[in-house]
Amino acid sequence: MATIDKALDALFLLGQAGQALRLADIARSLDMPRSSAHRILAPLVARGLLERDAHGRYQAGLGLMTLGLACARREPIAHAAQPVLEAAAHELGETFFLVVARGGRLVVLEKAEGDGFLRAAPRLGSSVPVHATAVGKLYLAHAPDAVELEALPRYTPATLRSRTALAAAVAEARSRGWAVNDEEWQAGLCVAAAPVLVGGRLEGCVALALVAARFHALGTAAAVRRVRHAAEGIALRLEGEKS
Amino acid sequence: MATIDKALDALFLLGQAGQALRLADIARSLDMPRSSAHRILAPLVARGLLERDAHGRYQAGLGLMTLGLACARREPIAHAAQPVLEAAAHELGETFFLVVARGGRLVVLEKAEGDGFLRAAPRLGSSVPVHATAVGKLYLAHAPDAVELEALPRYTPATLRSRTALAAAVAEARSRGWAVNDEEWQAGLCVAAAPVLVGGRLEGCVALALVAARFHALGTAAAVRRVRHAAEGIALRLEGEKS
DNA sequence: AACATCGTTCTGCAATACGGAACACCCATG
DNA sequence: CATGGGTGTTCCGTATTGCAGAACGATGTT
Repeated sequence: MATIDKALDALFLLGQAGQALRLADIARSLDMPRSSAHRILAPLVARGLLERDAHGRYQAGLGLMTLGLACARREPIAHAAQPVLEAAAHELGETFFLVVARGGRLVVLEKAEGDGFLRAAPRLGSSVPVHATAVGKLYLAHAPDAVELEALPRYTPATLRSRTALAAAVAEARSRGWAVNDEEWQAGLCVAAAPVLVGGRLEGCVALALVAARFHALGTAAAVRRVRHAAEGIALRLEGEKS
Repeated sequence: MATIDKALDALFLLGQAGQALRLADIARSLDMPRSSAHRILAPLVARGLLERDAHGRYQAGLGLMTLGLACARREPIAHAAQPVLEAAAHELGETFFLVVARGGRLVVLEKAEGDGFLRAAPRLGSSVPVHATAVGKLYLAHAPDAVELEALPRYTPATLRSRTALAAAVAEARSRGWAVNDEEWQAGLCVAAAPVLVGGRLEGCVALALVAARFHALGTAAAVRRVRHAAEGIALRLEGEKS
């Protein structure tokens, strides 16, 4: 089914380009003649997944957006989490978000941003590394098969780079029921995370992201209390929906 | 390019299904043998646009979500609007959102929800009617070619149903620089909207949605002042980015 | 003005998508 | 327990269809 793959190549190329591309550029990127690219792009434009601007260049269309959001709607945990995250973010004025494992990667599924001038603003649908985040440690502790852990690249001086150090942090996260990330991924960014457990299964994690200074001012205990409260609230709502 | 069309049929079917579907059901819906459906779905699953649950059923995957949100990222106006909407929503405690015209339809591109128990919660990527919304009137006033106006279905007793009444409302919106929707689309829902004008071009509209009672308690003047302020803030940020 | 590059259309050839048939499997019902 | 209808999956011969090169007009650059 090479034809569909070519079409998806084009979709991903334009989705990740972030700007409008010309036909010739697309053809070069996909390593095919212009005529083939033209033929492949036509049905994608006809269905609204791609659009053409005034210069005839191609870009992602909002058919893609509609499809993508239809997908998010279907996740019950996103539904359950949204008001909980919103309430928590409004109360503290900082950013809370929900991360789940899908396809071996950790994906930001829902978020509620705080109102500070300096605040974390993760992109919905973006993915975060496993070994350098609080959520990653929780997943390694509760559902290691759900995530793929390959190399351990160094993001900051605080990044855990050895399997043994990581295993210790994971064991600690498991026994405590929460995890933190103290500038291990991005300098200046601290995160506290708690698992959303439903019937013993890890359905996702709630994370609270703050600038390092505010995290230390707030204190680990207070941050952990808030993410655990939010995570438990989401778990309760999920259990309620099931019945 | 029938093959790509078949694949897109499957994508839209599963995107709009709202639940996981079995292979045989998909094959029936698309009117093709099971073997063909199986062959077409395989590359979509391999790329993460679709996923299979524990029972082997197909559902929308988060590759779709990633693609869709990558589309939203490409829109500079969504980027510019997000913090402005958030600030406005936080200040008033009501829902602000940004609507733009794409492909002849009015689409909700970004939003910031209020914290009231009863609040408007439009879905991102969903579209709203032209003739029965405040945003629609503004588009008819400033960029009538960007939207398609066909029939004028009646949604509520207040819906404008004649072209002349609509033309009068549009003229009023143009001269005033703002528009309202007083339960014309959904009973109990009032909206005030203001245009985001950059260099004289209409780039989108900011809308403030409230329950009717709160809208009248707040007053039209106050609501208009807030949406105009937000719209001007977004326009300023857009002009700043261009330089 | 000459040139290069672009987007688009056309066409013969070859690749490949098509759908029926066959298979193992699951769960209902008899 | 046996039977039956249903499922998801794989295989394969056929002919439909996608492929790439050439040619065209349009656009904008040196």
